[in-house]
Amino acid sequence: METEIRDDLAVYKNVRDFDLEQTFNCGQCFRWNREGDSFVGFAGSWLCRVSFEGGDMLVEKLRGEGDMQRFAAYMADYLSLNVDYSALKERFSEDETMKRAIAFAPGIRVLNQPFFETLITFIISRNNNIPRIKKIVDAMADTYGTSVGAYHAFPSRQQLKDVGVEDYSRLKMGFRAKYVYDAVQKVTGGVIKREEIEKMDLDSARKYLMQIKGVGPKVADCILLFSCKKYDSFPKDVWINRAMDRLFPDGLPRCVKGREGIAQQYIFHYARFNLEK
DNA sequence: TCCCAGGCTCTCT
DNA sequence: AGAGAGCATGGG
Repeated sequence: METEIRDDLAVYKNVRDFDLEQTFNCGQCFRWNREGDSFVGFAGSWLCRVSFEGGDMLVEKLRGEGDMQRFAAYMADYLSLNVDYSALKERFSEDETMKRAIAFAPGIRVLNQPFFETLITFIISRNNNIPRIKKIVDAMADTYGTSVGAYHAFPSRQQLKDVGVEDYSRLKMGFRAKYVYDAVQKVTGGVIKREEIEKMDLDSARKYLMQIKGVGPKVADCILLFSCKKYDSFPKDVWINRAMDRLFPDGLPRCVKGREGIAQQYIFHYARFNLEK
């Protein structure tokens, strides 16, 4: 992929199969917000603005340390620009139902988000709805995260190290407070290490994450898909269960094998807006 | 007032 | 092993 650096701007030439709205508002991330034609949010500790100019994707570094080469490489990975979605979509479209789901939102990409942030936000997602997840995650950032201009970064593990269960409860996260607390303790205590997950296959990684209280198969699968590049992970929430019952009664088609998680995002989004409860 | 949300834990069979 | 209640909170 051709990339150009202009001051604080990384320009990725001719990016296809990427829609900002569909990608940032499909329920995989909770802290990107639309501002005019662009989206502003954090990718790790970098605050940035993402937009399109013709076919080129523009990613402006608003705040954050590090040279632009490193920034451009990090963002390409975060935005999953190195994955060939044209090829994937063509393969998935061998199945008619998949084809329909893809046509509904052809610009979804699965982001590669930071592990710690994904772990905590998807613990909060449990038996919860997306608007309220956003509210709680924002409250965590506002309360404990580093202030960057008008924004707050998601708190680091160090910033949460000494935060208590009662403190989390004050942010209205309800019964999830004790689970967030346990996750922070296990990460800061070295019981859970991201590097370990890279060596594991899906099943081992899922069991590994399920050591954390409040993390079951669905939350573990989300973490593995959205922050560990385990693209064969297939998180099953209520919407996916509906979709499987009504759209894929015989199970997932073979053409998504190995990339079930990416297919899952198309299916999840399609189900949410097209299936009745 | 009841039902539901990117589910999981605990208890009872 | 499998089914079912309960769970914090807020929106519809």
